[in-house]
Amino acid sequence: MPHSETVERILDAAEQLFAERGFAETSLRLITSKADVNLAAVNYHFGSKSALIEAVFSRVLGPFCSGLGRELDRRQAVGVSLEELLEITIAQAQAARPRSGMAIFMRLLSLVLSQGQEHLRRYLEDTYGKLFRRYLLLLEEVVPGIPPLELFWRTHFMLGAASFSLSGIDTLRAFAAERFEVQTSNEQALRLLVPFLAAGMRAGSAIDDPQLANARPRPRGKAAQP
Amino acid sequence: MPHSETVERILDAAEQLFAERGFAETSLRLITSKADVNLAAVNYHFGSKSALIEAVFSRVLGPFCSGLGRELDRRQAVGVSLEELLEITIAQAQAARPRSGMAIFMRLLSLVLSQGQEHLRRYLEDTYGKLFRRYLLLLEEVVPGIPPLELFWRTHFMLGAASFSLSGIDTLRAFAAERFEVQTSNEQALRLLVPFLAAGMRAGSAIDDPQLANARPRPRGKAAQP
DNA sequence: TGTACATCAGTGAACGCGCGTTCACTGATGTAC
DNA sequence: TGTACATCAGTGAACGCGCGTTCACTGATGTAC
Repeated sequence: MPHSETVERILDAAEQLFAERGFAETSLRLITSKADVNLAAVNYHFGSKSALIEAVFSRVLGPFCSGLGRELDRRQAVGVSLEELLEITIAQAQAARPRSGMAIFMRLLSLVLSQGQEHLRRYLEDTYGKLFRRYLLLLEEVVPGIPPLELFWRTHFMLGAASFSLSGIDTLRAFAAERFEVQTSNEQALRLLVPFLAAGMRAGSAIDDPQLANARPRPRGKAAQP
Repeated sequence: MPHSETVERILDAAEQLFAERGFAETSLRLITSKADVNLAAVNYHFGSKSALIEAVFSRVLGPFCSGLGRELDRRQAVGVSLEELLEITIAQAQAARPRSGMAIFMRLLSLVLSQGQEHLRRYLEDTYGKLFRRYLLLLEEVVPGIPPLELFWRTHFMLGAASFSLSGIDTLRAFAAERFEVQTSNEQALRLLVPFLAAGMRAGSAIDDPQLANARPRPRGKAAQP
């Protein structure tokens, strides 16, 4: 399917418009006119609007996840710090959309979580759930002394801080420029994010209930943890 | 306008449905049938769908902001710590929607940021911008030694962590329960959030560029800072 | 080399549907004289 | 006390519009004999 310029053009337009306006507010007519392509071409190539949405996500998340997986393989043998792990993740997110910066990437991610329909959530869980669980396990190694359940919650706090601020990064940069009369580059904003997240992840545990402190993830699949 | 049961029922239904599904995916037909009210009643009482959206936000944010402002007045004389400030904020958010918990409150907030139309953003900036700037100044007092510009960014990281995770708190609780076979209450999840945020806010500064480190907010209005 | 057919990307126009909004209307309650 | 009118919350049905999808069709390219 990627061997058609029309398909490529539809995906480019859809990706940008979805990120700007969300799914429901982006009509096929808007997409196809931006892509300069016939309205019926979307249903011809993808079958439906839902399928187009999934295709947009595969095209972005596929390279990101395989790149991230590769980096984790390389570094895991040597050992990583929390900061390195965060920087690897951010670098992969930037690499996934090298031209547009990561604002679009993050906007898409936060869309899934804020207005992702059931079909999309299931699709992403099926396709990328394994890597996410691997990432969680790695975080447990890299932030020792925090109960896994608390780390689970902190990972989501982290995801929230990142997706929220990076998805609106252009607005925030403009806002900061207006208020402080100084330009913050995207790279600088990202450099500000890392120590914030790392400090939050390493904060002293707030769990006092021993039942919660001792909760461990239940094993998945057939192979038990050695 | 609040002196009508119909108006109240429309606002209740709209608030819940907007939080669940977003603005675009919630039709007036859905709202009025949930509220058990005639379709035309929305336009009769509010004038348009946009105006209904604004009314939903005033009803939630009005009490929250006046409660928060009152608490800040009370404590500011005595002096607050960062943790107290965060806890006050969370408590007010909970108080704003005492029955439904703060999931709805946070879902609405994150909706503004992710799919808020221009009219809504302007309305909120006009109505609550002053309190937000006061809050920022208070944060600068309470987290000393961090450049204001960095604190500005960290405040948004914080807002992101909070709105993201609290708006999906029910999903996350279910997810955690499935993975760890242990229940986390809403209150416990909130207690986990505070040290994460506080540590992130206090993390050592990552700014090395002196121009950024020295950036100060430009004064607003007529009165100069003493 | 020529002809008949198949495949395939893409098209233009129309389909039915659900949407926000409008409008003429109802029926209850309040007010003026 | 009775009548005429005004106000107001609410209603039922219809409006036009933009939506995702469908369908019969075109024209270029490849394949079989």
